[in-house]
Amino acid sequence: MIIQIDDDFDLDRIADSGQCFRWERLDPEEESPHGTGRRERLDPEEESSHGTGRSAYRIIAGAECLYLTDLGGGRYDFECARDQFESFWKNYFDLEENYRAIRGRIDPASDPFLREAADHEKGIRILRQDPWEMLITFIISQNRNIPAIRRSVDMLSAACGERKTDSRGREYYAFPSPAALRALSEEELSDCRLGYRGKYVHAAAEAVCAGEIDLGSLLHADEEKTMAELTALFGVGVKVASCVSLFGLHHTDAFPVDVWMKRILADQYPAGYPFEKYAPYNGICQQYMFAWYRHRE
DNA sequence: AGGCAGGCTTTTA
DNA sequence: TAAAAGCCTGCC
Repeated sequence: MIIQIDDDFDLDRIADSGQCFRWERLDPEEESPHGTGRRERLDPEEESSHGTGRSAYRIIAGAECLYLTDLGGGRYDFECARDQFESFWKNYFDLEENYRAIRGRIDPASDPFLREAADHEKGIRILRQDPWEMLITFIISQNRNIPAIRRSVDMLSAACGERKTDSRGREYYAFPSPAALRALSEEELSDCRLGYRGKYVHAAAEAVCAGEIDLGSLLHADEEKTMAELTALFGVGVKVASCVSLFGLHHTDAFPVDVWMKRILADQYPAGYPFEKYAPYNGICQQYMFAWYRHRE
């Protein structure tokens, strides 16, 4: 079904933003999907941002799979039934939120770098992904690059996720449940190339199965409680916890700080970043700055 | 107490 | 060979 989206929505920028690891770019005859070729920038004066009308993705999220094609002009082909769009994908892509309005609040005088970043990276959205999937994914992400993360997530899913068939008849594996992951042996985890993170993944599955942490209850918890509960998990530090908060719990004020963000804050905000000004959307601002800084490198 | 060095698995460039 | 959207442990 064709959906018209007038707000910021750029599949390539979302895919490249480091929040989702089970998106597969479909049209390989186009420019290379990741990395090398920096894509052409859109006019910063343009009111909203969408893609070029030339990209398509196969997206696995939780137990679902979607083929999505950018037709250009803000038109998108969602290969699913309307009720599936309404009940799952509309929420997944956070289509009720107005990102253009959030961008519009950024003050060019006091925050020139953030303003520039948002102009160039508009089209990014914070996906509403499953908190459990994000917890495991970001535990796996530590000290690794994106291709390696994708590989491990896929191997884990194939090892103990439910096998399903997508709308084009191709098979895929749902992200595993806590019980399924907990049942994996140390050797099976190690086969997924988790390295020393294998014991963290196992501990997280144990904690969720035992009810030591209730991720659903954190959806509406304040940030202090959220971070305290998440960082209490073995192998979960401040960085991973803030990624789970932002990408899995949709706490849009969560602000992951990694080595790159440390450089940005030191370079652009030596006197401190103005968290009050853009609350509760600091996490969205972070995404613009992170993406733009890396694209300029 | 709180900060810091060193180690950890594996892949990627 | 170093670096990769880190975290844990032990030492001071």
